[in-house]
Amino acid sequence: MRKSNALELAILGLLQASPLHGYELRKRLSTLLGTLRAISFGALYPALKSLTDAGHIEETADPTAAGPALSGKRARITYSITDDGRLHLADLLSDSGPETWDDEGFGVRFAFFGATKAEVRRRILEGRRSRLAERRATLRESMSATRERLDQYTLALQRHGLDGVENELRWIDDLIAQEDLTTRSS
Amino acid sequence: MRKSNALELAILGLLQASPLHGYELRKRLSTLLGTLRAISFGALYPALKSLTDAGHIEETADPTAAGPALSGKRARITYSITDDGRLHLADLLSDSGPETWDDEGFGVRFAFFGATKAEVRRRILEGRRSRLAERRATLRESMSATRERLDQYTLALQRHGLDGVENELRWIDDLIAQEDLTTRSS
DNA sequence: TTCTGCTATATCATTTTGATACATCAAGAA
DNA sequence: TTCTTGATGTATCAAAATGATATAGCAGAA
Repeated sequence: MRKSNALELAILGLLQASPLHGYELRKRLSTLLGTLRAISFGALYPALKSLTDAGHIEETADPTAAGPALSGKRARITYSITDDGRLHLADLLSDSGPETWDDEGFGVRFAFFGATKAEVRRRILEGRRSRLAERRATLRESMSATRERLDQYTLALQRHGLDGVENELRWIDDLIAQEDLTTRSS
Repeated sequence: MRKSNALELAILGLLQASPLHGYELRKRLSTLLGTLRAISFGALYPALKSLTDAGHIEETADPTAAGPALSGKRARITYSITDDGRLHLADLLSDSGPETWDDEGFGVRFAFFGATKAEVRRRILEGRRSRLAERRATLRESMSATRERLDQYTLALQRHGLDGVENELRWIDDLIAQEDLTTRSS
């Protein structure tokens, strides 16, 4: 399948902490990833539906609806993770393939590092590092190759892009160093 | 129309420098923006088609095909900007609305600052700055609001996101300062 | 009171992606 | 020599995501 399981993972990971309804889920999704833009409802609801069909999550009654009369108001649909979903989540969290390193998947994957085994965390961080190092090399090469025919603004843009990559590389290196310390001391 | 004119601008901007065929256009597009991922052919070719239909660009004979016999080989299609396209490009480059500040459009817009009037550059940079400042505020707020119930990794992720935004803000501030110097000295 | 904006679910046309197909060519391995 | 790999090059398509919009209750402000 071509479908990215990043969203799937994010939903299962959030629901594992507590049941949520779609709107709240989207808000959490947005803040969870920091800078990444909010996911659209047109992506969220189909994802929820497919997860429900697969049996990983289930719709439950709205807990806040217990008290008031709820006169005509459209009921909130609260989603909970199922046992099957928990198993699937564990599967996703034990994965450390290339799809966990790239831009698309790394953020979400990292957000749930707290529920990820140390060795898996390690492999993912290493993968991310090599991916970034690769990109840095490409960027440097393309910059020195085209330096002459580029104006100052294009150059500044590429320089800024390179800075961003180098910055993330330092971040990853710090994280790896910290992982080393934690692993050794435990 | 909902269609983003960022790609349109990028194509016209590149073709304004020299005629190119699709494949080469895509490569330039990728390096031009630094870190942003390459655009897909499924987006590029329809865009070229729509620009051709609109009369902004035109297909010309492949200049490299002049010499060899070109036996059966699929001909490269070289695109050139038309006079009409140059007018349209000038229009796009004089624009400084919100669509030029956001993540989607800013990179491409900045890449062609060399062909943009100083006052327009200024407005775009200011817009970008306020957009980033806004995001920084949102991020800070959401971080302090959820600090308690977040584990170290989620926190680290958000912190990293905030760092990225702050970094870009400094970059923009530097650029604005430089614009001030250039404008005054000229 | 009306208006704005937030909560909340849902759908849809349009766009974009990622994959794939097809074809040529150069370089290097077998 | 032949064979395979990888780059160049145009093109299309199913699946997925976006951004807009519809619907509707509610709260607070003007």
